[in-house]
Amino acid sequence: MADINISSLSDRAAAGQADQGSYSAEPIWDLIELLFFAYRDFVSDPDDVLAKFSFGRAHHRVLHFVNRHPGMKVADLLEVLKITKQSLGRVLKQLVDQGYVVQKEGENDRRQRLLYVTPKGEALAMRLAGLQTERIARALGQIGPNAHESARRFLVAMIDADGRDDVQKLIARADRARRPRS
Amino acid sequence: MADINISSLSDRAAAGQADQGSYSAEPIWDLIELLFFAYRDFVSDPDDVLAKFSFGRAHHRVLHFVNRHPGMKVADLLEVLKITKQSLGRVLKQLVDQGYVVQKEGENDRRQRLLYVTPKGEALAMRLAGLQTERIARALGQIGPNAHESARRFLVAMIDADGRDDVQKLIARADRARRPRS
DNA sequence: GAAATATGTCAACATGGCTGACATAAATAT
DNA sequence: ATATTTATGTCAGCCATGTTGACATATTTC
Repeated sequence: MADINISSLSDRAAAGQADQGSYSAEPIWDLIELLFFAYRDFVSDPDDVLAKFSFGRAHHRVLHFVNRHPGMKVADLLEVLKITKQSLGRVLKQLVDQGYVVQKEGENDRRQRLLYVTPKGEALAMRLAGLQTERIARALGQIGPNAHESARRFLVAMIDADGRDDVQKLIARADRARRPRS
Repeated sequence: MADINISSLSDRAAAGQADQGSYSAEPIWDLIELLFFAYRDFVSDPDDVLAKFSFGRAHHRVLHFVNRHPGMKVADLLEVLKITKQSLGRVLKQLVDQGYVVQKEGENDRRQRLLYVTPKGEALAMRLAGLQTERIARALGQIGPNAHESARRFLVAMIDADGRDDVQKLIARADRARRPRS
């Protein structure tokens, strides 16, 4: 970042906000770039930990959703991640072989391999979620009182209209799936 | 998404919000997952267009920042993208060879290769930014009046504290760099 | 003139996407 | 009861994009 002069950001941001509703001639540069930078940093904390386990982001995603969704079907995971079964197979196999995830035969349908985290898997998943939670909590803490709710609404609205309901159901369902206590 | 029952999301979200400030025992699941889904969809529109040009996300990022930052140094781009010069070199070469980006010798320092988009490059960059802007504008439109500002503040706060100022300066500077008119 | 800097390039490797083809077991339909 | 569909797994290979390490060249700075 070389010869960069400071200038007031807020007035430009305000102008951008005014733009946005009326005519969309000008791209919403600030949010486009902030999404890039925010997401980059958001995934960087887990990445560092995962590297010590010789795991990557792909493992993280699988571990995360299996942890959140005990008993998830392989097919569900494929749909959530929107990747092919071959791509999933590669990382899932490693997670199973190394004892982070187990697969159990479905009771109703014995073709299914329902996915569960082991205690070891849960520990790692929770550690990674903890890192991301720290970042989010720090961010929310720097903003007003209903920061969580407004961030949530923005992110939900950014999701494809088709998938939006499914995602919200997924989140709601997972909240009940974990936490049988309390 | 198979056998998923609906349940009220809002009460869980509210509970999550209450958690967050006081004790951070429980991960902020909803925002963790929403960031994943929102970002996934956010980059998917450009991806589709880029595929027609045989370009990928890496090209998009380079094109985006060069478009936003006419005259950017290669070193600056490396710092922004946080990738190695070899990775950058590969995609940059393609963009230059195919006439989307040009490199000009620095006037003060003739070792530098300052980066500029061609008209062709600008057209593509703006088209991609337009897609992302549509999504953002749609999202902001579904929320309250100061949605833009609160989204901006959330995303800024999510960035690493060290890089935060640089990012904001980068955005502010770019806003002035493009738009010499008006 | 020597050293540092900005950039480029070659080679090799890792990760995690992808397609296509094929295999197996279990459920479902005819 | 057999045929088909479904859920999952697996082999083989390709592609995009990240990495490291080594080295080359031009230019600026000390």
